[in-house]
Amino acid sequence: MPKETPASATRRDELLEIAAELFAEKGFKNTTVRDIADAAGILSGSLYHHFDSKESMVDEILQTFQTELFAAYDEVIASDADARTKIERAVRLSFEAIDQHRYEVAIFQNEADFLGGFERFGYLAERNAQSREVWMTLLNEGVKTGALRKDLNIELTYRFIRDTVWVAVRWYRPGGELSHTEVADQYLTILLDGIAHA
Amino acid sequence: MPKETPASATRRDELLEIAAELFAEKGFKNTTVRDIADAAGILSGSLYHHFDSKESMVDEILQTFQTELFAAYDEVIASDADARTKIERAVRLSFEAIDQHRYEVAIFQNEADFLGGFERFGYLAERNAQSREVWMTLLNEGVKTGALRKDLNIELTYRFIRDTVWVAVRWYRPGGELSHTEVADQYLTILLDGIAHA
DNA sequence: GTCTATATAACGATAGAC
DNA sequence: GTCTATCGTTATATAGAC
Repeated sequence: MPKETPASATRRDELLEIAAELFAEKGFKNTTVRDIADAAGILSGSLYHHFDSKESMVDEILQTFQTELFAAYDEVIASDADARTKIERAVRLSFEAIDQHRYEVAIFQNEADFLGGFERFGYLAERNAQSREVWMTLLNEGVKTGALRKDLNIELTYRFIRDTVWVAVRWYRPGGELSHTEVADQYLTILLDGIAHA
Repeated sequence: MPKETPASATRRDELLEIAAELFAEKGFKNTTVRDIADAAGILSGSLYHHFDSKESMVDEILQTFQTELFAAYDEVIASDADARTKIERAVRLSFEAIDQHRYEVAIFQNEADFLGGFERFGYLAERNAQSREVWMTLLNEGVKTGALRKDLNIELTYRFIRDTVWVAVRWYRPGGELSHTEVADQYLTILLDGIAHA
């Protein structure tokens, strides 16, 4: 039995989705509780029937998203595919997340540095370290098995990939010219083979 | 003769540098005028002897930086080097800017989307379009002359490069393990030749 | 679950003394 | 160029009626 009745859970989710869109587009600090309430068609005070604070809203948004995302990563690294395939899957997974959870990704990208400074959001740094572990393992395995070049600076390559895939949330729009799959194809081509003429 | 005496210009610059660091590290909205004044060792009201508003501070920071940056870009594209060399120089220029003006770069990266929505900061969008023109020209020339692969999606490649070079401001620190020149070397290697084993 | 009404704090900014 | 003192506004959040 869920903690909340389906009706209230639905309303909560609606409000969280509205808040997420505003946080993603205007920033957490630039979004007032009045903005959220206005967009939801209620008054600001009414929000506090559902949530403790504005902070707890962004907290719930980020936690829900990250739990889902890292479960997906775990599946990829647990598979018995070769290193290059795993890298490709992990990259595609990120673009899929941008497609399906762009508000959450944008909030994480834009606010993690600032929010991470507070105790309450300490899990953001932990998730960050966890993500680094996943990628460093994949890249080291790739170099060892010969799938990747031996002269790579792995640490830098990790940052390059991490930054490259997530920053796409700034311009990618679902329903646009390119699907998230096509964007992932193009990115993987550049990442793996470069832009220079062979 | 300069508009301001050397002494006041120096104090202005000091205050702007202090503000820039705070804006870059905590965000514009998260930084209060009291934060800036505290860091400068004065009271918040005293800031208004030097500046009209908090907004005008970030305005001056961004404008000064962008004027300098685009002058440097102009030099690169005006040179008679080949496409690949120009691309390499433009990339190196960006990492140099991150090294020497990281606060300004960070502010632009983090706040441009939000600030750009206000009339006063309309020049941010113009500069963005200007930057796009520079890169699209370079990339198209690169494909035409055979320096770059013909199957590249130029628009996507432009975004890839733009995002990749600037996002490094999130982790690069002057005086760290790698110099900005070395980071640029590594990035160019990945960008041009990819990470896959040849 | 939402509204009315309001408490409380923080913020940007101003006026005038020094 | 900075300080004292404070104004006016906006923000988050609360209490109780409906």
